[in-house]
Order: sequence, then C-alpha cells, then structure tokens
Amino acid sequence: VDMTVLANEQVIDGRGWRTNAPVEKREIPMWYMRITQYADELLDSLDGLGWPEQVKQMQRNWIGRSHGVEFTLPYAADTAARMKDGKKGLRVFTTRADTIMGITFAAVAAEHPLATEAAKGNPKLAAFIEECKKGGVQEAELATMEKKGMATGLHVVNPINNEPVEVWVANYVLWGYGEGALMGVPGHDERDFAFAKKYGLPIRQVIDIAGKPYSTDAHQPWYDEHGRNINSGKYDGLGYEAAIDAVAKDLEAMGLGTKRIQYRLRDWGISRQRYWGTPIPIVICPKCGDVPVPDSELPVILPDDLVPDGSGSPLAKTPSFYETKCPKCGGAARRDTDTMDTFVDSSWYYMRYACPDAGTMVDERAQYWMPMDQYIGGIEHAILHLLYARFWTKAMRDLGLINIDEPFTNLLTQGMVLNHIFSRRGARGGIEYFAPDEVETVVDAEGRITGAKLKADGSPVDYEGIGTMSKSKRNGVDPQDMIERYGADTARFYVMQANPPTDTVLWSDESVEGSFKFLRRLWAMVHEHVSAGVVAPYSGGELTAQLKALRLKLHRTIEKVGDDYGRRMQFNTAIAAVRELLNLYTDGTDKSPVARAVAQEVLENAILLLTPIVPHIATVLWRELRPGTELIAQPWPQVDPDALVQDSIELVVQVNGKLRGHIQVPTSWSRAQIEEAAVAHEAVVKFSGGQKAKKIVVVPGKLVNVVV
RNA sequence: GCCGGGAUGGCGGAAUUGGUAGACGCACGGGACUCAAAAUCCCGCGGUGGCGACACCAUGAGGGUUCGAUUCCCUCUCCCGGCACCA
Repeated sequence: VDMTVLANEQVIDGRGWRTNAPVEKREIPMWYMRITQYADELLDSLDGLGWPEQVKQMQRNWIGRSHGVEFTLPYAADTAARMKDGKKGLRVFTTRADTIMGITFAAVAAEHPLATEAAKGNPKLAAFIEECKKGGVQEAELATMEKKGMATGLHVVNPINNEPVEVWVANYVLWGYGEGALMGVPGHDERDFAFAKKYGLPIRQVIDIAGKPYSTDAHQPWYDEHGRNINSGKYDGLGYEAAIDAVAKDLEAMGLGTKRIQYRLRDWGISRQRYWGTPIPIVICPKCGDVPVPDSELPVILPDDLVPDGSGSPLAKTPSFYETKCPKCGGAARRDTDTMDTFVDSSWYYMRYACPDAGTMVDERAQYWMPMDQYIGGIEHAILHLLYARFWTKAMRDLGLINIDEPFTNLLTQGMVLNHIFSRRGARGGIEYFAPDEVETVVDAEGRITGAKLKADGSPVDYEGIGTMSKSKRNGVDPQDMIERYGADTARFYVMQANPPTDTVLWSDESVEGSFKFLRRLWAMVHEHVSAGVVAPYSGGELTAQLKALRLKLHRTIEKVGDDYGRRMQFNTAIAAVRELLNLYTDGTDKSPVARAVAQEVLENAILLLTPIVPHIATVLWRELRPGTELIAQPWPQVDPDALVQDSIELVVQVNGKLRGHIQVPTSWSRAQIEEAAVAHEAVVKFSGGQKAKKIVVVPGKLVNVVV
C-alpha cells in the first residue's frame, strides 16, 4: 500500500503509520561500515575525553565488550545426519561458561540454519518460524514481547557430560548478536528460567550463591549472581573465574571452543532506499560483481531533477542515472541506486567546514582546526551520532586523511525541549498529528490534560503526553514569533535565564514578559545614571559601608559569572547573579561623586557580564556609558581582590544541626573564640536545655554546630 | 525489557566539595502613582499551629549512614532521552 521502505519509527504495531497497512520484512543487500573493527579503540579512548560521564557510560554500554567462551555443542547423530552445513555442531557464545553443567536446552534464532532445516517437513515449526520473522526489528519490541519457543526435534550434545540437549527455536534469541544461538541454563539465567517454566524444561542448580536459598519454583534475583560450582562434577567447588578457566581449557583440549571477546556493537548499515541522499559509489557488474567507482570519477552526482511518482526509489527508475559501464571490464553494468544514511554526512561535516572548497575530502586546514575544542549537541545524540563521528574520524586517520584520534575534545550535551503531542487515528487507521496551537486542551480537576479539541471544527483529538519536538509530530515551536515581538536579545535572555542548558525542559513562553521587563529596567538604569553625566569608574578612595557592600557584591558577581560561563556552563545562575547585583544597586540613593563613580563601575561591569547573552542592547548601552569607545574592544571584567576583603562575617549557629540563630564575628577570630561565642549565644543556651556541649563543629566561614 | 538521566512552593528554577532549603524570576494578593488605564515603584507570598514572638513539618515514596542529607547508600514509584532506518 505504501509502496516504499519504511523506517522503524514509521511502523506502529507492525503497520504503516500513515496507512495502517501491514508491513512486510524483506531481506535486501546492503553496504555496511565495519565499525566493529574499532570497538576496542572506541571503548578505550573514551577515558581521555572531556565528555559528560553519563555519555561515556552510555557509549561503553552500547559497545558492550564482554569476555566469554565460544564453543560448539556437537550435533547428536540424528541432527548430524540432517545438517549438511559442514559444521560439527551448534556454535554458541556465553559469558557464563561456569554454568555449562546446567544446560538443559539450546535455543536458536528463527533465521538460524538449524531452524530452517528442522522446519522441513514440520509445518507447525515452519509456521512458528514465519511468525517470528514477522515481528518487529526494534530492540525494545524484541525485549518486551512474550517469550515464545518451539522444539525442533533436533539434538546437540553437551560436550562436557555428553548429555543430549534438545534444540528449540526461540523468539528472544537475536540473529544479529553472537552466533544467533545460545545454551539454555534456566538455573542461572532469568530469561532461560522463564522459558523453561513456560515449556516445562528441567531447571538445574549448578552454582551456590553464598548459601542463599534456591528453589526451582520461582526465579530470585540472586540466581544469576556469581558463586561456587555445585552439582558440576569435576568443577565442584570452583569459583566463577576458576570454573570458566577450567571449562575453557577442557573445551580447547577437545578442539571445540575457546575464550573470546564479544561486542554488543554491530556493524553500521548505511544503505538507504531513498532518492535524496549521497549516492553509494559502487557499480554492480554482472561479470565482476561489486566494483568501486574509481577515484577519478568521484563524486557520483545525484540528479536533482527527478519527480517522485509515489512508489519506490526514483533513482532505481532512472536509466540515465543507473546505466553505466563496469570500471573493471568495461561491460554494461548498473549503479547501486541506494543512497547513504545521512549519519555518514554528519560524521565528518565539521572537518569539511574547515575547508569547504578543498579539492579533496579534507586538506591541511582541517588538520589545523581539528579536533574541535567544544562540541555542543542534544543528548539524543549521545550514542549514534557521537559514536559514528568518532569511528569515522579514526577511519579517516587510518586512511591518512587527518592526524587526530578523536573529533570532539569537550562535549556539552543540551537537554531536550519537549512539548505536548496531539494526534488521532484517521478513517483508514493511519495517524495524523496536530500542532499544539491548532487545538484547545481539555483539562481535569487537577489541571492535567486529558484530551483536546481541534480549534478548526471542534472535533476530538487524543493527547499523547509530552515528548521531543519533532517535525513528524508537529509539536515544534519557532522562536521567530518571540524574536519579532521582543527582539533577539530578549528571546535569548529568556531561554538562558530559565534553566541550565543540560536540562530537559517543557517548552513555555508564559514568562517571557519578565525578561523583557528586566532589559527595559536595565536600559532605564543606564539612562538615568548617564543623564547626570558619565564619570570615571571607581578607582580608589574612602567608601561608606553601603558602597563598600555594593563593591563587594559587584566583585563577587564578576567572580561568579566568570565561573558560571567558563567552567559550569550554567547561564541561568549567571543572569540571576547580575539581577541580584542590580537589585542592590537600585537600593542606593547616594549621589555623591564617589557614589556615582561606584555606580559607573557597577553599570559598566553589569553590561560587560551580560554581553554574551544580550549583545545588541549591551553594545548600545556601552556607548552611552563610555562615549567614543566600543564594547567589543573591552577586556573581560577583572575581580578587584581589595573589594572582597571583609572585617567581619556572619556565621550560622546550629544546635544539633538545626538552625537556631546567627552571629557576626570578626574574620580574624580563632576557632576557640567562635566556639565560645556560640556556646554563649542565647538561642544555644535556650535549645540545649542546660546540657553541656558534647561536641562543637565549626565550618570556617559558614557555621558552628553545637551538639548536646 | 535494557542503558543513561530526572523528580525541590501554584510555575521555571537556586543551594558548585555533606553545612542556613526555596536565591533569582513568573504568576498571584495588597498598596502607591493616575480622572482612569497602561507602564513603573513598594510590600507580601512552601505547609500547619499561634494575636504575636515563635514553634513544628517539608526537597517523588520508604528505609539507612552522619553532629548535620535536596546532596551519600539501599529499595520502590512516576517521567524524559536512547535502543542501531526520526536524525
């Protein structure tokens, strides 16, 4: 019905999202990037990157290096007679070779050759395999579906104890991971346990976990933990590592297996059956096979004048594009009409940006600029894009194109901006999405959205909850409206002051007025000051207590804002700090020359501190404060250490960790003097109820806690 | 299901290395200015009790460590991101 290849996202419950037509899985030839070759390096070089730990952890888990044993369960006589694959048996990989004596079944994926063979002359099994193949391809779907299986009637042999083991086809065995087959140890694997329970297969305990109770009635969390072998013949008494070593050694002696490393990471399929993309430069020759397009004929240019007719790939229907000669034999051949995954482009665009007119892929300018000091992107790219780009960089390095190991030295991952999602099923069952401003929400007593009505005709629409802004779900917002109404400075200020950039946020523009108001207030403050004439900023001289406090606040603010911008990358608190400073500034009414000099100092610095966020307003206000000079030429504000010196400081007084009062103490006071003053404090006397202090905790510059 | 993250007033958030929970705002309430409005300015604003001084409770839920926990540990709930063709 859809006449096209669908992306995973476009398949909902096995049907096309627009048409509700059933989706078919088909095998097609594709090109892959061999990212698995780089698995170790991609894993190991994460350690040196200035990236958020959570992102590094996600990448580590995604690559998923595990150490285990790969071995053969030899075919039993019945099976050996039927399997004509030249193999001695069923290859499996396990990280728990120590549990090998607990094998009570084996399981293979529906696509496994053993399953195919067993299905011959077994219509029930053939039907089951067909059903398995129909399911989705997404990991989430596979992991949450009901575990189902069917016996094949074929057997393999446990090579350690020579017990026959029946082979099952199971929908939870992934064809793409390991060997597409596994040893079933229900005694010590939760999924195997559930499977064995469902189909009445034996469950055998072969590991004792610190003497914890064991029963085959129900699975307990500790069943899968490491422990000491029992019921395991010659392996009895061995611990996890020793047992694995012993089993691996025995399998090796029999020529059946060996230790090896397994990755969760899979090779990267890049072929897309789409028109609008980068053509894959391969020619398919009936005589020579797949032949790369010679360098001299690169790049293969995508024709940009094709008109899609609504079915299949336009490139595959355009002889002028695909008809060509084989670069090897010169005979008639056909181009690959697939285009590349756009992740390919995003894997190295940043290098090309350094040399967009280079005649080669990149030139020495890319080498000059790379690696990137600071990369900024959404957290949704934590794995795929950022892993592909790292791999691609290493591949380019190995091709001698650039001499760097990693593309992004430091990384800031932005949180996602979420918005409400509204949709409904159309007449044919397909999904239709509506923008939030197209609907009127229906709210329950607690204020939660329960549904919506289309503004246009009042027809009901479903509320799907909140989620990432996306084109397909039509829930994005365009900042242009805000920019036109309030200006780019206000729009940027509003977004920056709301929350740290790494936070996930639900979009709202309700309080943008507050940001606009602040910038107008700043404008008024500068103009009011300047209307009495500009003066030189404070550079020394006697200050009143109030002016001293204002300068203390100013220089603390300079310190904090610099740290927020430069180290913490938390801009909302930088803005709050400047607001605090200006709140204190407006409390003053002193118009003496020294007060005006401090005012000049405060305003100039406030403007400088806000420049990265509101550059336009800051530029104009600077010209008012310092006629004849330009903001862009000014250095970043410097902290005046003299302004930070204080004679006395306020300490918090606690009794048993509870706030009971404050004391003002000279900064020169010793710990003993502070303790003495705290014990004598009236609130301490009151709340300690006549008891003597058991312990006094003094945190310099912060608090004193009297424990009674 | 698995991996990563989050939950703090009516709302956005702050508390940076275990040390005053609620900075700074929004919304709201009261007041000033005004013929009136807008704009602006001032005051209040977590909950409970109290005239008040003040006290107690409170950072998704439950438990623990500590003189002291929003912060560390354990268990749980819900939400968000990713799960290889959304990119």
